[in-house]
Amino acid sequence: MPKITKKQRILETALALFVKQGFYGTSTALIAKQADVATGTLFHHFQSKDELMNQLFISIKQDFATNILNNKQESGDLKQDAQHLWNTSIQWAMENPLKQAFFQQYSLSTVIPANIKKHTMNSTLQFIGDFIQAGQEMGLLSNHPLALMQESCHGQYLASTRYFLDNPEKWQDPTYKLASFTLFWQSISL
Amino acid sequence: MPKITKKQRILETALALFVKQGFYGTSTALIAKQADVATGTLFHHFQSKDELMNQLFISIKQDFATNILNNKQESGDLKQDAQHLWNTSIQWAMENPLKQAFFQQYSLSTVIPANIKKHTMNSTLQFIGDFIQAGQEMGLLSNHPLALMQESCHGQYLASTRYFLDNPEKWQDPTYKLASFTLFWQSISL
DNA sequence: GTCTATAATACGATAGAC
DNA sequence: GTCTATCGTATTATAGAC
Repeated sequence: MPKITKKQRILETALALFVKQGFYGTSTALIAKQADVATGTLFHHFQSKDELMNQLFISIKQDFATNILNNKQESGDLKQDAQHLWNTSIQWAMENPLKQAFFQQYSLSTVIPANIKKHTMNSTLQFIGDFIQAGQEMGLLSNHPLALMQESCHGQYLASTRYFLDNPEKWQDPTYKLASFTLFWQSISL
Repeated sequence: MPKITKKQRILETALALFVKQGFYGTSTALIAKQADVATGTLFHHFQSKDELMNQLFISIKQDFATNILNNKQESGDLKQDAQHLWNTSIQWAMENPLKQAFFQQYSLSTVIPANIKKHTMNSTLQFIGDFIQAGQEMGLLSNHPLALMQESCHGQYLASTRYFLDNPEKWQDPTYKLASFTLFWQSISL
């Protein structure tokens, strides 16, 4: 039975407030109040407000990565695997709208220290990169420069989740679901 | 002969600092100091720090739109027109790296009021939308839902500019230049 | 671990002279 | 329009009891 600690409550509350009001628009006092803890408690668990932000960022990225790994399927058919990966990734975003919104908002901002951004971003991009390289070696994907293709794929994922989070009912519509994958797949396939 | 007013200096300084340190990480005192004006002068030209931010956001978006309009070419060949548009758009970003970085950072953040974001975003998306619709009617572009295609195209533009701004020398390489367009064009073309 | 103060300070914005 | 000086406030973080 999972016990919800005060530390977890602080993290969840901070997530919601940072997404809604921004990092600097959210005081530590408000986070503490909304999480029903004292400010002293907040600073007991996190050395500083920045530290809280960083832990949040890292934990969300890990959550996403774990989810992808747990749902991995390898059929041998590259396109089918890509489609499964694409749907799994967007599905996670739909089930974790706050986390996805948080990432959209802060992965490019100056609030997160550059070294942390770089580290988490690299793990995502490497994952995409491995997939693309495999496809290129099979002769199924375009031979554009890898780094450019990685950025493009990631950008398309971000764009699709932006759209579906703004229009959640469309994610239930097979036409839209397939269209989002097709836009992605056509761009990289030969 | 263009006279550089103090107001302009404040805007330019604020742009550089907001990109480098973020909005809340940049005090009005620092903007004033770096622009060689007094804080009183800053608040004479801008009602508040927020107002300064908003004017900056709007003026940058207008600058981009004007540039696109001034470089418009219609050859009758849709793909060729698309390529010209694509190159012109990225070229602007390469010539205005601070403005492009500013837009990447703040168009999704909570710092800019939602109504301003919506207004400027709509003008961009409508522009893309008109183009896609024309192509669909000609039977040259995929018939995916328009809103999804708009978001996808915009996302690919943002991804490409992120890549080329991080690797400016690659924009001079015809292979990379063409690859970025091809990734975009293949995703939407039939 | 958790709480209630409160210290220390940085910041946006104004007043008023020139 | 521009400046200097300053006010009021909001905010992070700490101290110390429980």
